[in-house]
Amino acid sequence: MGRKSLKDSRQKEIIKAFYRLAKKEGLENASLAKTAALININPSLVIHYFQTKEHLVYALTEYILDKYLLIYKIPSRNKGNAQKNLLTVLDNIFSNKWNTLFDDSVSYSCYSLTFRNETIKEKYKNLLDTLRSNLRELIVACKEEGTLTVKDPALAADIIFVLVDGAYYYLSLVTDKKEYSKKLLQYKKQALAQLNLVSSAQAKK
Amino acid sequence: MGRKSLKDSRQKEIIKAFYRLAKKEGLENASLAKTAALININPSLVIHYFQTKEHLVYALTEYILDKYLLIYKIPSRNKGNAQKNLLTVLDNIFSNKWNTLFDDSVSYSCYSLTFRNETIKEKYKNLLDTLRSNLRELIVACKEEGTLTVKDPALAADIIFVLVDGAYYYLSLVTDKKEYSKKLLQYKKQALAQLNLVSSAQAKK
DNA sequence: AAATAAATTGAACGATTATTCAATTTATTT
DNA sequence: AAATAAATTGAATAATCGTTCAATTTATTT
Repeated sequence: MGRKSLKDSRQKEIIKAFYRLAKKEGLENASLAKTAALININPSLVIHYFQTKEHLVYALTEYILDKYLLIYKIPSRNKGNAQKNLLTVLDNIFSNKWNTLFDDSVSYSCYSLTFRNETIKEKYKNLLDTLRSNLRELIVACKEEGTLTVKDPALAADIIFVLVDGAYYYLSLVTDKKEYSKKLLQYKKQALAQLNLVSSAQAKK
Repeated sequence: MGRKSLKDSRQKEIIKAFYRLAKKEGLENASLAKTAALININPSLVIHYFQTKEHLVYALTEYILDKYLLIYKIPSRNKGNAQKNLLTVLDNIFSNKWNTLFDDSVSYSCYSLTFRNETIKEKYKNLLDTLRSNLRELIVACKEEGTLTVKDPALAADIIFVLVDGAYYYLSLVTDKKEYSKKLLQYKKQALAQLNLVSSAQAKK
């Protein structure tokens, strides 16, 4: 008896507010009081649901990292053979649509916490490994399908994400839209080269 | 007349203390008071030399970024032809000796500030472009020397630093020393491939 | 020794921080 | 309607924050 729990929905609401705040003012300036004010609740309520700020930061990290996995979500109507799926994922990764995911100040702030916080470090390591593992499996599927020749799929997947992370590290500093697009295309081409593929623009020639 | 200025030396002393503190406790927990305590001076003195905390953070950013340029410092006794110099620089970049530069929590924290601070953003953009430009010149020198065949030196330099940044982004999360070394070597090999070179381990076969 | 200017201190400021605890409100059950 | 349990509030806590300003100490010049 008693009231039914609002825990899950309230927690998510708080995490989202915390994220919005961190994105706007920086994680280092995102406080519990400001977060509460943003959704018109009492600061005590935040503590009620997360006990400490540390736990809220953990939840924020998970919230952010989960979003990265969306690059593997392919609408069922777009699903084709393995190679098409792989190319769709690469399009996701190197599209302007997704850059808002990668060039995210909050993510870099959370990442910087990994150097002093083992829990967050593990979360990041897990995500990065999962991203690589998923891509590797896509590559393997292509090999089995016979539409791709890659010697070492795990290595190729690893290198591609190294390129992705390094690419957005630089691109986040590029303000000129034309330069941004040009560079993004160059980096994508490099990623495709890892799979012995050429970009569609290149293929047309 | 009056006392001679201690400005330069004192400022550097404060910046170093601020850096040490930020490295130990995180930039978000590095305060002026703690910095002052670390070198036994009054917090007011920090303000005296930097006016605001913001200016101290700017100075910290410059302090950090300047260190990255050290990868181009080649002891004169080690200087050889252009190709040897290039290889020395690449050894610098991909050596365990230098990883302490790249996997640096403070640097990622400062980097995350670029999303909301134009001044810091420019500093980072300038450094990243300088790093690329310096490498490009080294490559060009090799071309002129005839010891290297690279179609687009600027592109190659860009891709190499994309690899470097992405590499250390992942490597910073790797605790296992053997895996760290193995991955580092793989990434270096990729960088060398951009220059149509093979790693020495590869070449021996 | 007097003058000068920079270095340095120390006290105080208001603001904000994360967290506590008890009290109260609200929704759901018996 | 009474019982129950979770949701929510509000006040208070001690600590720390960046910054200010006036007073003092220290070193160098005339």
